[in-house]
Amino acid sequence: MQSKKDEVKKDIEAAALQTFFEKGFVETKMSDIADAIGISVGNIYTYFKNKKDLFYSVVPPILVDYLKKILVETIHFDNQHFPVDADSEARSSLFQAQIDLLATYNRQIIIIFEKNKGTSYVNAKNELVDLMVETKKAYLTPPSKHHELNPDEHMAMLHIIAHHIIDMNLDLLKREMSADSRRRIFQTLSVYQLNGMKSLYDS
Amino acid sequence: MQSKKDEVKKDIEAAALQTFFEKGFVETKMSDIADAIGISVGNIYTYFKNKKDLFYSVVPPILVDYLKKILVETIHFDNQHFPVDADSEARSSLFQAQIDLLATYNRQIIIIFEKNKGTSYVNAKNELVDLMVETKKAYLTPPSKHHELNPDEHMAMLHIIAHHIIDMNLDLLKREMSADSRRRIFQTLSVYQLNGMKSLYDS
Amino acid sequence: MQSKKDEVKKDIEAAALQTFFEKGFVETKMSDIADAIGISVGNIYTYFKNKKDLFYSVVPPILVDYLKKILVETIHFDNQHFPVDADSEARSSLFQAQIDLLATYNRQIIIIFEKNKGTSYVNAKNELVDLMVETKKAYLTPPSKHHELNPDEHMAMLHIIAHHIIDMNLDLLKREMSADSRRRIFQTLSVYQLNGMKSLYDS
Amino acid sequence: MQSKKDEVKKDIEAAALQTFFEKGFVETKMSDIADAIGISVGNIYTYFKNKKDLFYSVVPPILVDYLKKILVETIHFDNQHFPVDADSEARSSLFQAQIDLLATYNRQIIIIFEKNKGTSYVNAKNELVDLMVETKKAYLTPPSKHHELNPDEHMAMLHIIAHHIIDMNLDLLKREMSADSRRRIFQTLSVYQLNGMKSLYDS
DNA sequence: CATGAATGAGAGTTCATTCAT
DNA sequence: AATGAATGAACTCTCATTCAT
Repeated sequence: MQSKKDEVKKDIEAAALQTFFEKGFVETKMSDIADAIGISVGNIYTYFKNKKDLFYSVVPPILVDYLKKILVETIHFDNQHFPVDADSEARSSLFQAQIDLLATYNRQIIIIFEKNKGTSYVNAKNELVDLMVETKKAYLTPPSKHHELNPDEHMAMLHIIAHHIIDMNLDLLKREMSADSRRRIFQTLSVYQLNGMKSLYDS
Repeated sequence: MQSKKDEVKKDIEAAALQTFFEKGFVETKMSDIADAIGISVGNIYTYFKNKKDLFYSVVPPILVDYLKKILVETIHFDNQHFPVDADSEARSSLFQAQIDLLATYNRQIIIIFEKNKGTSYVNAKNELVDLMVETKKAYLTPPSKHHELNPDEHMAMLHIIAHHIIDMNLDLLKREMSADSRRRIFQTLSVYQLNGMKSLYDS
Repeated sequence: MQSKKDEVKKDIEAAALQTFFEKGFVETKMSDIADAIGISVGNIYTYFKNKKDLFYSVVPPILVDYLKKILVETIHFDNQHFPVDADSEARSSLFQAQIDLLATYNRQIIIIFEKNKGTSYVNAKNELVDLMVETKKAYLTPPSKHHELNPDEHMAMLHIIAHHIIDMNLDLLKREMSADSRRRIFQTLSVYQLNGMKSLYDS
Repeated sequence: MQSKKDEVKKDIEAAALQTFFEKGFVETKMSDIADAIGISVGNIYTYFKNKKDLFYSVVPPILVDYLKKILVETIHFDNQHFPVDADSEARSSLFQAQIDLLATYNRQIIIIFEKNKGTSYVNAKNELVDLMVETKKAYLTPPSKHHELNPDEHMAMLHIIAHHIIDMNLDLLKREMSADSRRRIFQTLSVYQLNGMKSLYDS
């Protein structure tokens, strides 16, 4: 029965995704997954070579590359359409597509960036932050004098802001809501972020 | 020698704090702590009933209450001294004291909010966020019409921003730097946050 | 179709024989056998009760009895046609028949004597050696004095040589070669063995 | 208590050596070793990193190098003191030292050559045979014509004989006996082997 | 008080065997 | 008769906790 077999595999993947999302890789026991769908632990090994195989089947590395790609795209877009207008039609339709796609893989993305202990994704968030700072830096004038940050402090601040722009969007992905709601909140948060930045770099 | 005994206990607590900070509760092995100060694993049990007892001695629940208290204070202060001026002397001296105190307990705070797997603090960050939103809400006018967020979406957005303000400050605590640097960056981030908020709620 | 059914059984037996020969009993997995002939693992259990049942169907205990019988025959022959002449026509034609027969069951024989872990044949080689020594002893004069072996040592030596004669022939069976080659090498090894023995027992 | 600790480690090593000797690496369960000396399985891991670490502590790779070295020495000696006299004083005293040393490590040697499944020693015997044939070949005239072996058959025969000269000596090591007995039997077996060879290569 | 060897529960994984289809 | 998914026991290894010394 092919359909039956495929169904169990899908069940395992679904339970694994959910459990990895809730507990992370290390804290997830094979028995957690098996119990969730009422099969024996051993039977998981009928479908997946081992725990890592199951994990990477459910949270594939290619997602990281994709996320990096759209992050860079977004930064370039925002800076090439200066002055920033978070409500513009073009920006809106570009990001609508992206946020929808991210929402599809929201649990995988959370796993990659926040539940990554014991996996190859441990440094994924830092790498994304570094890439973000690197990409953004080209567009930044030095911060206004009156904040009196030295270069090291300036870099640290940029990393913190980058980190948390990413985290805000991760947080948005984490929450259950309609695609429309997510898009609207995403737009609003963009306004928050862009105006926060503007206040630091405008004279 | 009571002093000798106390010293060993202090050593254990210091090593435990550092290791819980680096690895979190679950990933920290009793042998990691013992090795760090050159005593036997068993001897830890002379001073602490078990791993959890040691953990809560070093990261006491009362810290959470204290953190909640100063958060609420800060919000009230900011809103009672409207219009917001992040650079005001009064604000500055209030927060200077607070950020210094937070810095003293930075590792405990990180543990409570970010390395809390397996402990009773798993929900600490969410509780803090809820409190922050609850406190702030009283001061907020509905967001400008053109963002078109319904009440649920508005609440979600507030939670995300609250989350993100907390995370930014945690991130600042996490980094090694001088007290002065930390204060300056803290000020700058406040400007970012306050102007971000202003752009959402000012007409 | 009885013939169809029998054919599958024969296929299983053939694959099992080959795999037991290559890996031994313990290391052979039921799936190795099933995969080799493209049937399901479960189907093996249609024809055989379990792994041991399959094993003993393919490597039957009666073979051991047969091997013991021809060993004894050979020894008697050699000693009744004294002085030994390894090249004699009579010896040659007797052993030609035997070596050919052994070659037919070469894999079973190797399994019985060398891949017997986990089976009832663990002691088969020792039993054969004992029988060989027992049979041969009747024909032996005490070894020449100048070797100065006491009776226990003499017995140990006989066991070792018996072991070794058996092993040499097993080794010959193990190697892929033509029946003619095998016969010629068998003859040559006989010369080696008989002259080795003669040098110990001739004055 | 250092002495107590060392004793347990020695007990584990002794039990491991004996069990590896009896069952081989793969078939030996950690619980076999633990049960043999009445400790828990987990406690073995106090002294050894894992099963392989324990194995190679007890059967070190350096033994193989040593065995190869003395094999080559022996062959060269025998052939440089032609015509062979197995009873010569020089040969006797040379080999007396060697066989005594081999006897000390008899179980390790058996493990290396006969109980090596799952270890890095799987090919040890074949390598030793190859080395032996290679070393010996230089001293050999072609076998007498009347045996009518072609070169391939000749090589196969040499390998078989080499294999079983090694096996004879392994067999001798396997048996419990006094050092004197072992030496005497070793001498006698040498006579057997050397005269067997002589009968093949002398005209 | 201090030690660290010892324990035992539980993790991931393998595989002979069963059984619903 | 044939399938192969499913099971469960057994394996290696880890680590919080205990306890004799």
